[in-house]
Amino acid sequence: MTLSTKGRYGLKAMIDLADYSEENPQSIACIAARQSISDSYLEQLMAKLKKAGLIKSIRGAQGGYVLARPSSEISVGDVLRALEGDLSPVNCMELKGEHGCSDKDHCAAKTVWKRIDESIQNTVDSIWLNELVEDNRRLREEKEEN
Amino acid sequence: MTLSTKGRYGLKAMIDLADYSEENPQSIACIAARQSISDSYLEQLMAKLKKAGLIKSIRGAQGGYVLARPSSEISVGDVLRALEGDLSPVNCMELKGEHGCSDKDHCAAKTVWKRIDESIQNTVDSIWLNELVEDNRRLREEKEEN
DNA sequence: TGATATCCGACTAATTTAGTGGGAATTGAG
DNA sequence: CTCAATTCCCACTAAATTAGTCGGATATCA
Repeated sequence: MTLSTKGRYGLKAMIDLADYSEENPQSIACIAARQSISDSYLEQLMAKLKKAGLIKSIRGAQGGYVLARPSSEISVGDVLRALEGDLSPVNCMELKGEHGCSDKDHCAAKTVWKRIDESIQNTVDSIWLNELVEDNRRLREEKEEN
Repeated sequence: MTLSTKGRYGLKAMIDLADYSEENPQSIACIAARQSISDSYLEQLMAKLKKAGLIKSIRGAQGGYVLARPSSEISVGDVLRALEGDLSPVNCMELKGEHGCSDKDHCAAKTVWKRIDESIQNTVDSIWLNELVEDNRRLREEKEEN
């Protein structure tokens, strides 16, 4: 029931990107260094985020990545689903649809999975990257004051 | 981010036990057969549930398991935490406490993990076994009518 | 033309998951 | 008393997933 490093690193990377890419595209090397992630692993995550249409790449020297849309229009749910697949607590078959769902599986437990699923989706879909960037900047300022 | 079979099978087993153990203790063999789970695997799960104080065992012939307290006092959260460990989306160190938490980890992502965690805990702690047993009985009746 | 980048795909080690199996200890029923 | 039913305990294993690594092709700016 824990998020893998894909989701954990990937969200950090997206917050970082949202924070720094307004002026210049940010390279994997920069993001990885700031967030203490391995370059080559982050590369894989960026590929997924790109495939999901959340970021755009600029190839060649001085290239890098930028957000595909404003940070206020990218939710944590968008990011995590791009990296982790759907965030359901049980596999799709068991959760939705009547196929793959034997009579025995049609038990009360299913309503539990649905309610957990809903609460996760509601949470991640209500947090937007721009809010997190603001938090991040505030945290940085507090730290510099000390 | 998916629950393992421990949680899935284990919750089913607990609902089954709550449903059938009022009169007689239920053996692993019976529960496993009704819920289509492997006997020996279920045995492991029952050991965890017992260790967590949710069920009591009665050894010997005609023995089996019963709930340790009324089904209205056992939440889904109790069951899932007994089987899966804590249900947090990230490991403890990253979530709570300042130890194991480097400056870099003290980023905005952490508030996301906290909010997901809270919403999961709230959900599982608000569903009680007796409600699920009622659902189950209703489902059984509907099926028998057809 | 060369340095800086993304892009692509295959490979690997470690960990976790999902079980299996054997046998000891306990206890109710006949 | 004995036997069958049952929990209890522990070690083992196969498969899947996770968390990366690596090598090289391709694109582009200066």
